[in-house]
Amino acid sequence: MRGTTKNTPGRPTYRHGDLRRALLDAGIALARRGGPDAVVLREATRQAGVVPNAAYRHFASRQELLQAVRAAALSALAVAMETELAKPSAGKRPADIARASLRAVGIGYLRFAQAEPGLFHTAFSVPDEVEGDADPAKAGHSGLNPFQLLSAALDRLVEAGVLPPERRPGAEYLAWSAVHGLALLVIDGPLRSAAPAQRDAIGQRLLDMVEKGL
Amino acid sequence: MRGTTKNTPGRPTYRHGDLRRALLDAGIALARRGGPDAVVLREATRQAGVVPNAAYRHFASRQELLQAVRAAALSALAVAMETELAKPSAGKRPADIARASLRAVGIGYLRFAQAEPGLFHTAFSVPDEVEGDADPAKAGHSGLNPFQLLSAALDRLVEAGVLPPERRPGAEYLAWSAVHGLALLVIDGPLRSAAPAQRDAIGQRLLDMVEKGL
DNA sequence: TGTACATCAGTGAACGCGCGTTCACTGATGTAC
DNA sequence: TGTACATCAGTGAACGCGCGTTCACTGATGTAC
Repeated sequence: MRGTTKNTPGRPTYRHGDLRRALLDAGIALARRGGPDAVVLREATRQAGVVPNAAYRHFASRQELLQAVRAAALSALAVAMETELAKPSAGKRPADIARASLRAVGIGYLRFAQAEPGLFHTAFSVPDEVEGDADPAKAGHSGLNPFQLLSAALDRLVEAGVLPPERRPGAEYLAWSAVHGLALLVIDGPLRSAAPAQRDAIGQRLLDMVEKGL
Repeated sequence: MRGTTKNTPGRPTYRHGDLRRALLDAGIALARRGGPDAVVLREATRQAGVVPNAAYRHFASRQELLQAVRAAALSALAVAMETELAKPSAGKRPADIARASLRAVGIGYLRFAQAEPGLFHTAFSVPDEVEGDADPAKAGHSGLNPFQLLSAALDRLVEAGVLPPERRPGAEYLAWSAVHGLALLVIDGPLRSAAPAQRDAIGQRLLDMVEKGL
């Protein structure tokens, strides 16, 4: 929104102002309802009030737009996890705090999946090769991405003496598997029709299982 | 293959013989490489050597063909699980046998996901409302579907006194979550590029976690 | 402060593609007599 | 065993759709003088 001249109706300037942002926002909206396949380049330009090929000034292809949407989804997931982490935990002993961190990470993950199934699917649609990267577009406020948040929680568990160091390597994948699987059963699978209270209960039981079984 | 008369080249009779079967087989082949979205009606008819609309004699819509493919995928998964169940287990004590059953179910599930990722995705693409049904098209040789095989293994665990009865309800979803999540991490996710041996190792650790944590 | 000009964001039109699905048809098959 | 006939599996042609992407363009903007 800069100068004002005679222009296309509904748009303050001849130029859009921030079409890239508008296309990305439209892409995110499409992903929210509909998942990755719903991120359709032409539809994004329609929502931005622009001709289809205008998108190519900002994204080299549909795939590139989808990648940007996906990065935003990962970032939103990281924020959801951080939100749970920020809640004060009950116990004050280091072991309790560490345990609470791991649970918070899991709860944040599950909450996000249920609240935003379309974004959740999008986040895991075209997977990363490397999870250790630090692309800020995929990170939460802390600068850590979801995988790194989980890793940090597990590290804290070791430091607090709850998790034996020899079990630490690869533990990410065990915890992640359990929570990721439940997320999918809840949003796509047989638990789709379960009541929210029942979902929460089974989520807590799953986290008990992880805590005990790790 | 019944009578022989002058006919379309490459086809023994004017009628196809068993076009429904041929379309289903083509659909399964498409699903194997490519997952559910690759089950394209026109492509299936091409593979069957038939004009596109001929499919409508046997399936009311593309969706119905996909459902049939999905049922076949679930059945194949059940068979894979049964194959692991049939292997003789080491210990002879009832508790060991019961534990081995649960592991076999999990191993079968993970093996199938890795061996047939396309079918695995297809099996869970348009989820069932009811898992308790007994549609033989979705079942293995025993007549049980994957969910029922898991339930039976958990029942055996209770009977053998390994799992306290009060923890039995809902245990399916805990075990399933863990194994399902790992299956996806392995075929789509960060463990995609892990060596087979590493995958097996993490699968075993995951099953340890489930056994201990249930 | 005023003018000439290069830039490049968005336009307009068009492309080829493959899809699912509908229609009226034809001719081999199996059945009734 | 032979003939007339109804069935219905597969044909041929066509539809409308929406997609991603390419092309040559135009005109508002910011910059250099």
